[in-house]
Amino acid sequence: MGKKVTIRDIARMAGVSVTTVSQVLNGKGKRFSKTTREKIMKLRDQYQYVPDFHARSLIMKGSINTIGVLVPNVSESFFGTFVEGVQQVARQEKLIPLIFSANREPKLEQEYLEQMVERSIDGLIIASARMTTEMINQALSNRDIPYILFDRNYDQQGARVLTDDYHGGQLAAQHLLALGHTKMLFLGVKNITENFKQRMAGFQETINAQEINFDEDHNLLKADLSKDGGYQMARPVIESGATAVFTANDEVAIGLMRGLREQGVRVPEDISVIGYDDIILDEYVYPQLTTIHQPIFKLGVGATEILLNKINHPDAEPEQVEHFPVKLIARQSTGKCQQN
Amino acid sequence: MGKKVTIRDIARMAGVSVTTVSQVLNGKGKRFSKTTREKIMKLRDQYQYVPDFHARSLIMKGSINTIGVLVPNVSESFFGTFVEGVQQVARQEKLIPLIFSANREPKLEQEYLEQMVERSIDGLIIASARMTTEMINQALSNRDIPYILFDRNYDQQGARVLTDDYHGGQLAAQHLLALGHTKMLFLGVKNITENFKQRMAGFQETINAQEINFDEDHNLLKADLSKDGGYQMARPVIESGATAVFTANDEVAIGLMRGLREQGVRVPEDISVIGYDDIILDEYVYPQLTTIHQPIFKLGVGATEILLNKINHPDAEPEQVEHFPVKLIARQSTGKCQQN
DNA sequence: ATGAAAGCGCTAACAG
DNA sequence: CTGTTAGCGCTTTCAT
Repeated sequence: MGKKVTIRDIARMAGVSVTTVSQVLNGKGKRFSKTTREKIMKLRDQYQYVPDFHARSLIMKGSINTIGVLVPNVSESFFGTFVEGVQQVARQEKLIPLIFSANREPKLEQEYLEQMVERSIDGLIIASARMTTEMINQALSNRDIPYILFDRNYDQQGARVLTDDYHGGQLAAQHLLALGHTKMLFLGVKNITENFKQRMAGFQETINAQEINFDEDHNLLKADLSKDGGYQMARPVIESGATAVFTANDEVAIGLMRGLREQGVRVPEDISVIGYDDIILDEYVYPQLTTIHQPIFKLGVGATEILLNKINHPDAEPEQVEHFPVKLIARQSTGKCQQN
Repeated sequence: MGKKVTIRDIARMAGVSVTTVSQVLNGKGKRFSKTTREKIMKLRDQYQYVPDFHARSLIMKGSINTIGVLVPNVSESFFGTFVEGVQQVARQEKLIPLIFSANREPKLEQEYLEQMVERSIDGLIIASARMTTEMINQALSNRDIPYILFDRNYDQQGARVLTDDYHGGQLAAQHLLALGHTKMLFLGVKNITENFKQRMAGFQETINAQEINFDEDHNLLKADLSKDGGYQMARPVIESGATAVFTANDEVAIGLMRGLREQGVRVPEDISVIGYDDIILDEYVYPQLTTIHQPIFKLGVGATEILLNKINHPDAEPEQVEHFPVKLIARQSTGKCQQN
């Protein structure tokens, strides 16, 4: 209980110098007598000495590893799972992951980023669709802190993990097409970012290739990127007369399904719904959600591995990009088109 | 791009001393000439100088505020929402919350706790049912870092936020009783902790008071505290012949409902299900989940406020405990007992 | 086998 | 108005 015990206290009590204590405690004390070593160890245990992290990192720079993880919202299943992937690698590699959940607020994101810079973080995983590379570099004060991007714009530079969103969109379209749907909707998001654009492009082009009309004026609706966002769009979706809808992500899909149910619209009998991501929840909602699977956990693992690589080989090849596969998971929220 | 710019660099370039720069940059530079001030500011912007956090906190001790938040699992909606509550206060108060998600692994919890100590964190919010006060004090090296407990054992010491779990159990029982149920089950957890014990006690005693038998041998089943845990218990629940089940929390309830559905058992017609917590998901599952509401977000807010209080008045009254109300939210997963 | 001294980047008396 | 000095807690040459 009480004030902090410093290395100096230990040294004084042991009747040796701080150097000795430091060396012994860091396992570099082979050259000291056994007696001294044991005395120091005992004192440490007795007073529960813990080295001060700040003092330490002030000197040792990069040798202590902390990585920052900036996500829009930890409480979304998608990012929660992603973070778990990060943690797994972090743990193996003895890295401490600092998690910051910025609630999709650009100002907060900025603040947190700056915080991390001040804390001389060793690397950064940024999952934010909002920030541009410029904003990031700005917040990073143009320091060369390695970072990797996730779930965001393609056209940006920087190492990153990617999944083939375009292909995901294709898969969704093919699935719906195979079920006989012709009136399809893409329930996108208001602040569209490249990943969603790609999903829609894949979806749209696949459909158009079948001589079925799909254009942004009639077949695109926009929701907030959340369960509630999807929920709010139930009525517009119904009014559109579509028999199938492909949503920006699973959260939106789940919200939409709730809205449809409350409006007396059956899924998939009246309207088929297909989501994106394959979050855990998908199997627990009713009907179980058909979706495009992304290996979320692995994305977290992959992102961390690439980051580590960048940290350890700062001068390595230009940009590293890892691609992860997506696939269709057909469940019960999609079915044959009943209409016509 | 590149190496770190220190206060010394700025001083040299401005042709002044480090003191001057430090003072000016910290807004304590009223006494310096406007010219000097502007020169320094300009240099700072130009070289994007950011003070080193470690060097800073080495000197300034407590005046920079960082709080640690240890939760079992950020990706569970419950803790996600809780953390959001913490963040809200943190932001107002200019605190940086460091979030650690320990995955319910005691060893990891321990590790993270130690990490926080090293980082001379100013305070701690611990949501872990597993750790005892002793373990915590141990990990904290008996330092007097203020911490507050959440979602855990009652009999422990320490400031904390509490909700009336016993009353929650009572409410659940009353609700089910009013619906005419007589064969009720409590779907508890394997590693039972005080909060769950209380919920069950309130439930059990309310039922027993009605001359209805409820005892641990026949009316208690144990699941893992997760969706999957509830899911796994569907068959045992069915085989028990109960017409209503009260689950340890909503995650378990949602898993159970999925399991029941897959077994062809209807909720609430065949079996009523009532959960605990009132997580966001409850309104999105089908049927919508009846539950005991806890003000999760407010719990996060409250926990942080108490912690802050403790940090700022270390010598204040012994222990501060804040109680938050619980209430029944009747939705569609519970209904009149059809059997009899 | 051990310690003195320097210094990481910064702030804060205390002198001018 | 500005600079000197000391020192936070620690690691690390380099002597002894």
